[in-house]
Amino acid sequence: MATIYQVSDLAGVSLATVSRVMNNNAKVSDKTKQKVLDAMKELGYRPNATARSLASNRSDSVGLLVPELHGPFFGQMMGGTESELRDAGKHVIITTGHSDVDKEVDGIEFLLSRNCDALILHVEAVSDEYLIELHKGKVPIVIINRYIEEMADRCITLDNALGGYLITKSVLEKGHREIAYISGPKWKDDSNQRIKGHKKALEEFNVPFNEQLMYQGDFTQTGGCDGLTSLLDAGIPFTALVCGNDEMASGVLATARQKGMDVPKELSVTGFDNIIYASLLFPTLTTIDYPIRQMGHMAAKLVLKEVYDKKKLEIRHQFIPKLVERNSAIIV
Amino acid sequence: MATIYQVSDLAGVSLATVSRVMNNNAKVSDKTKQKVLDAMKELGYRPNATARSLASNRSDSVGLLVPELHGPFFGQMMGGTESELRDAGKHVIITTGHSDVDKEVDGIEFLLSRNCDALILHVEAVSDEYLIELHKGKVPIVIINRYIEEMADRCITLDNALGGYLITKSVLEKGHREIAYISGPKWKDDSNQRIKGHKKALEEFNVPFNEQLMYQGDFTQTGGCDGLTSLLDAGIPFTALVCGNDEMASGVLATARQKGMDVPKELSVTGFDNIIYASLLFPTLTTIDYPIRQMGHMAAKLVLKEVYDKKKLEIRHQFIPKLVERNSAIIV
DNA sequence: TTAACATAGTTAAGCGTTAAACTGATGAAA
DNA sequence: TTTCATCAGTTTAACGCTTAACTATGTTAA
Repeated sequence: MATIYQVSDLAGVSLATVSRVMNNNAKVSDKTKQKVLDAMKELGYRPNATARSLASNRSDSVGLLVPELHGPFFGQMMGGTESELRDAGKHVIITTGHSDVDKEVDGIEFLLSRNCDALILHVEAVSDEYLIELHKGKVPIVIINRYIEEMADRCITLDNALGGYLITKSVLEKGHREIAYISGPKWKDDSNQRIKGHKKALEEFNVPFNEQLMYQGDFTQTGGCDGLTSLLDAGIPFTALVCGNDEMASGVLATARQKGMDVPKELSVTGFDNIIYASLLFPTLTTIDYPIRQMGHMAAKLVLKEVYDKKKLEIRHQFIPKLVERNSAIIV
Repeated sequence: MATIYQVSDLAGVSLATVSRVMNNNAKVSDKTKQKVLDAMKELGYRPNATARSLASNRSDSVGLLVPELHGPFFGQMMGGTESELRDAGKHVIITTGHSDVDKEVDGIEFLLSRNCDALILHVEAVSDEYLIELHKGKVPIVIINRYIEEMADRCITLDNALGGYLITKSVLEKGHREIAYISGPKWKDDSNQRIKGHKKALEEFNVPFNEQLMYQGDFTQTGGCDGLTSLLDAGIPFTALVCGNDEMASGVLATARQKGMDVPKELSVTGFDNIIYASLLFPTLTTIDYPIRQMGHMAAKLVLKEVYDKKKLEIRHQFIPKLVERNSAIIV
């Protein structure tokens, strides 16, 4: 691989001049610049990002940590972030945390050790304190999908409580009163916020919350399957089943079909997230739209603004969920 | 951030000794080693990967290029590759190509400029020649989902032709003779291989191939919607519709439902890939299983074997597709 | 006693850039 | 004509680490 040294040699100028042409951060005459560019082309020169980063302490790349690489949700988020940053000539380094403290910390350290200019984190296991501490360091942090008071200006969140409220309210408005709920893991904040919204809606309609109609799932399809089975086995009747996310709802739909239950006639089912295939399920899923792709975009914009001086970008910190009515929930 | 220098200072040894403790690649007495480790801990030392990589010309990270970050297919592939490499203490740097020559080249150059120890590529737009040329360079390349004779030992592929054959054969065996086909883009190799298999099956059953029952889609849901509409408009009757992939098939199912067609009674539909939600569609989709996650794993293993000297790993270059019969295709 | 040889550690030269400090030439103002 | 900026380039010291070459200090065996 050609180095800047060979380029400078061929062009008959000094190292520094080549560096200046590359970064165009100082005056270089057009004639000299052309000589350098020609030499670069001739040698097929490609700057060594590692050396650059070491010398300049920038890397033109942003670290992105997500729980998982697969799944409809994070794919959208990564896609949004990546496209925004790429348009700005920045690159993204993606790694995973698997919702595990050690792995999340490990991932963050990896990104830091790679000299990322900023970090965009979707972390679930690590503590608020850890993040606040991290935030005090010199690499800017953006948190997605989690709200931390002390660094509110670096958080991009969805109003999960509102979403939880809206979906349950829509079910209540259809006349349901016996409403079961399959939640996400209790230790996840978004999961709890959704439950909070759910309870608020119940309260508003004077429906007492029944702990026995609540099943704690894990946000996966299987969790939905198990949840439905468990709730049915408990023997307490319900006409609607609100799920903490779409993946669990899809599990519920599949299991219900297996058990010969007719959704929505015998049981109304709802989801949360509006993942890409929510409209392809049968019946099509009534859910809450989670604009995760836009949030991914916004996280990137926040980085562009804070780190790369794109001052005019407008940042929106909280996103609003919207009800999407389809066919899986009907009037009782 | 603490540097190796400060660690050596605190431990009262030289730079080199610290470096040796980190990499344990030379004899250091236990006593000295402990002093160094203590000093590291005290300073919260974290090695600077950039400097390391510049000095050693290794990076302990593998570049991964995929067309898109979202979508059920690539998510699985990335997940497989990442988990395998991570278990081996290696990291993955992911970037995208968007099936566009310039972007793919740009992505590859980015990965090269980051000093990746190897590249795993799922590229579609770049030419074979380009890849062969790349392969001659000093960074090892693994190609996933594309077969190139000249670098066959670096390709991990699925027998797409066999898959195409199997799915069409299964439809033929159900008695269908008027079979429409929605293909992927003509310029994608896997797309063509699937068509090839399709034709072979037709031939075997003495069913003439009818160009008018062929629609070229783009592997997206929308492509499936448009395809069905277009084929119906053409007015040539067909009892089965074979789709080049599951996403298009899901579009077909949705459109068919909209048009009031009963799948599978009026029309049998099949997909290809067996994406995560194929079993959640209604009707559940008969398709070809594409073990993309395992292939992602295998690509990682190939890298581990070739680059990181894990000699005993067994590599499998070609994967075999399997028919998955569900409810979207029935006897005519 | 000494040569031969490990062993444990140090020194210093890179790796490919950036960027601060410097040089020399040109030209305009005093 | 001198002075002082300005401009276009150069020199050189980092950046934080690895590693080849070297030194010092035993240890062993003849």
